[in-house]
Amino acid sequence: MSGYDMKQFTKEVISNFWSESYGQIYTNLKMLIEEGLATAREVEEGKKPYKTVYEITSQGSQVLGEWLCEPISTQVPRDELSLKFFVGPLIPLEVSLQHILTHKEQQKEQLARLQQAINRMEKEVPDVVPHKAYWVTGSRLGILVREARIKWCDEMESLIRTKMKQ
Amino acid sequence: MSGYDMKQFTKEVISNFWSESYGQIYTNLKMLIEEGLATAREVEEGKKPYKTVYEITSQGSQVLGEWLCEPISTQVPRDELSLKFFVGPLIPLEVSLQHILTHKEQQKEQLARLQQAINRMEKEVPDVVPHKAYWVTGSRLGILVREARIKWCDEMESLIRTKMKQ
DNA sequence: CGTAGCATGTAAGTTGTTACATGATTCG
DNA sequence: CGAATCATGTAACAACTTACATGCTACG
Repeated sequence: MSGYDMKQFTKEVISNFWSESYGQIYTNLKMLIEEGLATAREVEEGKKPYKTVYEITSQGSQVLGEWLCEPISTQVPRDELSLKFFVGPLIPLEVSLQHILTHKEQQKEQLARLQQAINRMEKEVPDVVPHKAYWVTGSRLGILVREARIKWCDEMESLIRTKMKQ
Repeated sequence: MSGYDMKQFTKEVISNFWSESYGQIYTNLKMLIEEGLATAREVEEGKKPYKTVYEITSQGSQVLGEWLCEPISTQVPRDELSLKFFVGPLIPLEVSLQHILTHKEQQKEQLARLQQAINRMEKEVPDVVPHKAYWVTGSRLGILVREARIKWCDEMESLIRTKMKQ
């Protein structure tokens, strides 16, 4: 894959749970090569401009394998939506409602796109592909979490509407 | 509140959805004072060592109010667990299982602590406190999301156990 | 011929963590 | 008296984003 391809990949395939910027990708690729964990190769296809295709080395595979087996590092919790609602009464009710409705819309859109992606995958990827079950089940996490957030938005919405009537 | 108090606060009260390091807290407090959004006051209580108590200024309140009304900034998705499982077949099944079981345990612990915190809040905070409904409903997001993740772990667990038998 | 997409990269800036340094008090 | 907790702060580093710079090709 080229650096550009990697960016496309995060955008199209794993945007559900991951993202990277060009800055991050090209900088780290350079580091990986210095450390001997990857190699670069210039490729020309027909009239297209040249492309630098990166490949993992056997040493890189080993390091990757080790990392994959390491326990998952716990990420610092940082949910701006929750934070803003913790100080709820400081925000006008109409604004609170708008925040919730916007968030719900976003989650619904993401949910729909994810669902579509899974449908496409189930149709197009043959069952024999060993990754398939992981891809499908893995995507389920995104679905379940988004459903949970939508449910919360509904609860929050009725709380706010009740307050508005008072 | 003092800087130290703020750290304790994130740890004890809002750790469910937020966290800050001392580095961040003291550095930003300094900036807020330079910008006139907060003031510092040295306080001595009995024999205790001195404490610097910070207070928001009216200008600070205004800026805070504006920020609270701004739309929630979308955070970059970065879920290491999902990432590791996307490349599932590269990990030995026993290790995958261990990852899942560990994550499930962590989520269950967090869920239990959150539930306790809510129970305590419902008993101890009088209903007339305007923040109360927001605190309780706000905490629900943490509960729903953790429940979703636990459910996913169960699904993943049975997928892995099925594969192990093959 | 201009716009969108393909393709690579860097520099500056922001944000945040970790580790360290310091010193007082409280409690078993 | 030693460990935990209260309390403040900084320096080094790590991670990451954004904006910019460049130039090619495909297509309407």
